[in-house]
Amino acid sequence: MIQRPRGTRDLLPPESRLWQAVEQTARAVFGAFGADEVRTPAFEPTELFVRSVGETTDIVHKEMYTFEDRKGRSLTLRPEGTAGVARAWIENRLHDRSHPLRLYYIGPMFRYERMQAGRYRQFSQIGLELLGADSPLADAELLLVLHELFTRLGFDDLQVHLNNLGDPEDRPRYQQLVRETLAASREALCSDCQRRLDENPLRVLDCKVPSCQVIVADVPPVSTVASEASRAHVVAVEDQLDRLGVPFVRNPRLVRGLDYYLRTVFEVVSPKLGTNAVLCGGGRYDRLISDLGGPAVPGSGFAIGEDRLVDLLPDGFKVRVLGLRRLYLVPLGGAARAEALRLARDWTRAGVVLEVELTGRSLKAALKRADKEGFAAVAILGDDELAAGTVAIRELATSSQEVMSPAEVPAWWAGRS
RNA sequence: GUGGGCGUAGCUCAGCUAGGUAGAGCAUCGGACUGUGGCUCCGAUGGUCGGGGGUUCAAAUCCCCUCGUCCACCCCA
Repeated sequence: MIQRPRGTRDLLPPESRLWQAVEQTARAVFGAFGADEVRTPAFEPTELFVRSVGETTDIVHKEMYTFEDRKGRSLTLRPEGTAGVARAWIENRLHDRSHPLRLYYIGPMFRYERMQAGRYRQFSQIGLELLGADSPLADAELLLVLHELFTRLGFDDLQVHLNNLGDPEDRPRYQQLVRETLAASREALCSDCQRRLDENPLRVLDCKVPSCQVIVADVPPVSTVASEASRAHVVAVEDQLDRLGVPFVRNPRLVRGLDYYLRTVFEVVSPKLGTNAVLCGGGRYDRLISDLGGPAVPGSGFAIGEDRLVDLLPDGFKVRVLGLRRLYLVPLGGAARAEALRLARDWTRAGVVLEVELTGRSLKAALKRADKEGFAAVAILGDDELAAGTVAIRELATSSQEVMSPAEVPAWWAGRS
């Protein structure tokens, strides 16, 4: 038997309906705030990700799906969405359009990783990028849109973590500060953190080992060395969130895994998942497009992990999506079967959601199935009804049954919905 | 990349310790009730015991390899 590749999955009904509903909701919310969809390739030149995401990051280091095409060009399945959008901005000269531009994308990303709960090698992200605005209002708008989306999906227990990473010029100083602060207690850190201290000191800050967290508590927050401008920027974002009533918590130890972030960074985490609790990550990346050879365009954005989002969807939302009222049209006998699709066409045109029984089941078996599949009602079309030009409609929940003409069914259905 | 758990029917699992004819529940389909569901009873369908190799008269069971899956680490969505 041929099996799907490791780390991928098949989305089957009825769960696929949840994905559709989530995406529909995201499109509606994003669109209401002036965003339009952008679709970029699922693979790009490898160099794009090396230069944007950062050479020292784990993503580039060990998680990329990289291959050569027949002409020897190195291509990589996109591990995240922002780089492709930035590339498209430059290549299509979007700078020449009036901006800012709000672009969203929904699609698969790929990272070569060991499987774990809430983590897949092909996973879907819903991302929004706001390009061409350096105002704190832009960051606040993104957080607001996120909050609106999550609220509409029924989440009420998510936490937004916010931090200021400072400007790129501040980073060497801060790394130095971290090293100096922790030099004395180096031996007490976990082995990973000792390595991180050399390679990427910022990462020590969000280590999950309890003993490390105690030690790291002594490290001053980034804001102590962050530029005055970056501090003012993030404070302005926070003020705006307060004004909007969008809750958040300052997390001075929040570090993101991509090199291009500066100033505002944030994560949305769920208290329900232990390890892979991050549902969404984002931040500001004012240097990304110029670093890739484009004009100096400020940008800010986020990406939601759709797989995790769907996994954690509140029951209320699920019930609403999966509880669709459907009618089961059951023809009995050859003459009735010949009529079934014609009725189905007329009724669906009038707004009925139905399913035609095609297998020739007995009425008993059909009712049994209707009960199991959660149909709201069954339309019975047998010889008696056919002769009388009627159809019998049976409601499953109440066991009440009435006979009516086929033309009356849509109105009856609408009245019961 | 590192460390551990688990692979037997569509699903959840028993059987493995002491090798000897592959089982149960649920699900599916049908019947009892020949055009009226949920409960009950009866029956049927369904398995290369993840795959390969080895030991043995004989392997789901013991040994080796491999693949898959789950959990944790790393890191991230």
